Amino acid sequence: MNNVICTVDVVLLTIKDERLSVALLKREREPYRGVAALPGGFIHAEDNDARDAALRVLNEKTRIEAPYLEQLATFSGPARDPRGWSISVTYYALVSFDVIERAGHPDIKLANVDQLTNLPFDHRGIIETAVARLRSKSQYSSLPCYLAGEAFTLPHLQRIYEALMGEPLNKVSFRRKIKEMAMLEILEGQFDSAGAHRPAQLHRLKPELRERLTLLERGL
Amino acid sequence: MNNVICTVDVVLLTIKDERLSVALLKREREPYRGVAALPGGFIHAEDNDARDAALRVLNEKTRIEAPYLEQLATFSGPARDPRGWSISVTYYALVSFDVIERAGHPDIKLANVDQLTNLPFDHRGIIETAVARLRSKSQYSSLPCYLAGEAFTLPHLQRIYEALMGEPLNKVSFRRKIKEMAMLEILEGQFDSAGAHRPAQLHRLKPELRERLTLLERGL
DNA sequence: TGAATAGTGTCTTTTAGACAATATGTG
DNA sequence: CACATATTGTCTAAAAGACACTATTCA
Repeated sequence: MNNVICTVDVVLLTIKDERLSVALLKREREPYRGVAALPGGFIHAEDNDARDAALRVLNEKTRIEAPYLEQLATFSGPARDPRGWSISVTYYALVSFDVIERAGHPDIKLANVDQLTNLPFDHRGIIETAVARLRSKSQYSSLPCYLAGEAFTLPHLQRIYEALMGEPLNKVSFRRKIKEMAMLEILEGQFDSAGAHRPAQLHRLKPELRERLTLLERGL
Repeated sequence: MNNVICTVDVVLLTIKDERLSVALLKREREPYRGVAALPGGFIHAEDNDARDAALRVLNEKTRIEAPYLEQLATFSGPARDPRGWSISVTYYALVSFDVIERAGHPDIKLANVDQLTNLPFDHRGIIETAVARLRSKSQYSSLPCYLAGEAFTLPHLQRIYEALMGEPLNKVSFRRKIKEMAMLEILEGQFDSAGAHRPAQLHRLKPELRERLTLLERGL
């Protein structure tokens, strides 16, 4: 078939106020002009592949560069886009909240993924797929680290895991598992001194794992 | 961009002689006419979505109907197909060996996935991705059951899991886990009586789980 | 009856979780 | 010092694995 509409959409996720949230942007064009939707756009002949298109589109619309980005799934069919038979290769990206703040784009809205209002196209289903994938992978991988920013404490990371899993985790077990994954390194002498209590050690992802997940034999 | 070549490819996997194997077909058309490759084809305007296209293409080329079929990933770029910028939405299908035998198509060749020879397009990478996905999911799900056919014994299922994981499994633990997943039902009074030894009880997937995976809290 | 594999009971080892003690900041 | 949270030690409980015993068939 000729003339399939080929697009990419990006589910940009972050943790805001200990809640998993998705970035929505007001659409600048028809269809659904002015409606909040996932950042997306057409694949161009100049793109090296759909992943490059997703990175380009995300950067054009949010100014965010080089986030953790992983292919989610491809959604297709004659009815999902009013313009005709379409394919959307979707990706999900994980960033810390301050990356979104620093981008400072006025039209980005963050919506709690558990309280989504109506969305155009099949974007609601795409977001639900992304959230399910993230929550599933969080059970046995280092994936949530990409939501934590450059430097973070173990208590902070545990709150992120808990927000994703939806339940409190045992502190001792959590730390045993993080140690087992061997994905973090201590930022010697750097602590997070916020509050009238003992400061927490700052950590970061080992640089060689910036783009690669670490997996657990058994989940958290 | 207009004129993206939109195709589907199917990685049809089975267990032959306790080895994971992929079905390859001789291509009937250019490019790579006569070369063994994954069954694939163009998406048609009449298809309801890419999944329907994959089921249609698989049935047209192998006469196999309604296998377990799951989206794998989408491969894209200007160079993977000599005809131009292309997208392939890929799926993997799992069937028992006798489903392939019964289809009786003369041009299907089964190749051990650990000893792949040269393949056209990026089919080698697609197969490797499918195998990695299957092996990963086998650690904590009922996925391998779809390789076992209609009725099977627990020792047979264990050999399938072992072929996928590449290591022997503890019999007691394996059975505990299968029981925990609660995905099988006993075929009362039906046994596999092959060999000079105690016959093994036949089981089948619970009918309501024909298309849905069961997951384990902790892996095998 | 002996060989071969199926299926189960039980003890040991490993892993996860509960609980609490110690550590180190601020006001 | 009182208080709050970080970090660690240790005991208990749960899960996984090793091993062996019983079951059932055919030759």
